[in-house]
Amino acid sequence: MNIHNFEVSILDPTILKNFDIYQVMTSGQHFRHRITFDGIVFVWQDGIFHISQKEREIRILGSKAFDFETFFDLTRDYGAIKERLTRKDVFLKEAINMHLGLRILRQDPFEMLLTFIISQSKQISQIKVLVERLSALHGTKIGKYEDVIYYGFPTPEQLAPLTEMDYREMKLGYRSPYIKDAVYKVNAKLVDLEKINHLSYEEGKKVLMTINGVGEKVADCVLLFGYGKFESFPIDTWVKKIIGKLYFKEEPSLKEIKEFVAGYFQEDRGIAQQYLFEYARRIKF
DNA sequence: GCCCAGGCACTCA
DNA sequence: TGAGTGCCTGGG
Repeated sequence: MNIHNFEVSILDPTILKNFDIYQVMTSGQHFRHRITFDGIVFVWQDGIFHISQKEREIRILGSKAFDFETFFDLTRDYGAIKERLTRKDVFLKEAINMHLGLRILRQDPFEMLLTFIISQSKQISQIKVLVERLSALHGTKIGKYEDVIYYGFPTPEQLAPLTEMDYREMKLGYRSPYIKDAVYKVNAKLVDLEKINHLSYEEGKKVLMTINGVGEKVADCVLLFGYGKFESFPIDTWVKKIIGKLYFKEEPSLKEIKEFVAGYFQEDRGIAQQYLFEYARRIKF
């Protein structure tokens, strides 16, 4: 596979200051990448991309044109966001200082939907295996690079014929009927993924939650990582634990957490969640 | 062998 | 409206 059809170097110091490719890709928002000796290889649409970072340069090579500015959310001012959040309290300041290069990726909504349905009660390493298997079996083969074959994530059309048993054979367990329902509703346009772009956060969430197996957490992840809706604040066990520890005396309910973060983090809550999530994982509450 | 993981749906009060 | 429990599977 020729990955020199697309080449770009990012040299802008303000972007470099707020961008660490390893922090971005390994923070539980991206599950289909391979870390090599000099960078990270991943699939975007039907292309293969190799990204490497040095102190004063980020270099991206790829097999096709790549809207990297959207994918890496480069037009958003992370410096300003970090400054606002750093002023809130010392915990957040510490969490941010440990992850100065963290960003929210903008990925494909359908891939995010299935990935986060699969993610429930699974560790990241297991999620990766399952998503990779699904892609290898039902996605389009893109090509070979450095002796590894890469596949695109399957489209709704490619998954349309699959039955619940097919998913169970892929070891997706009790999530199998959920995935089947998601694929069906997307194909039937009962859930119009394109349209959610133009809906508000609340409306989009309502639509996504009509899918079996999609609750608040999964819907929030899809809205954050697939649509860039920063009002979403996915509350998983890690975030629940650390918010309770840092900001409450007793273990708070989900409702209490939601009310608290809306008032406290305001428009920055999507990325605040990401800093706290990484912080919680790092210091192992 | 047992427990539980980056949830959700269903039941029951 | 909230608490309790089963669900697949694999790893510690």
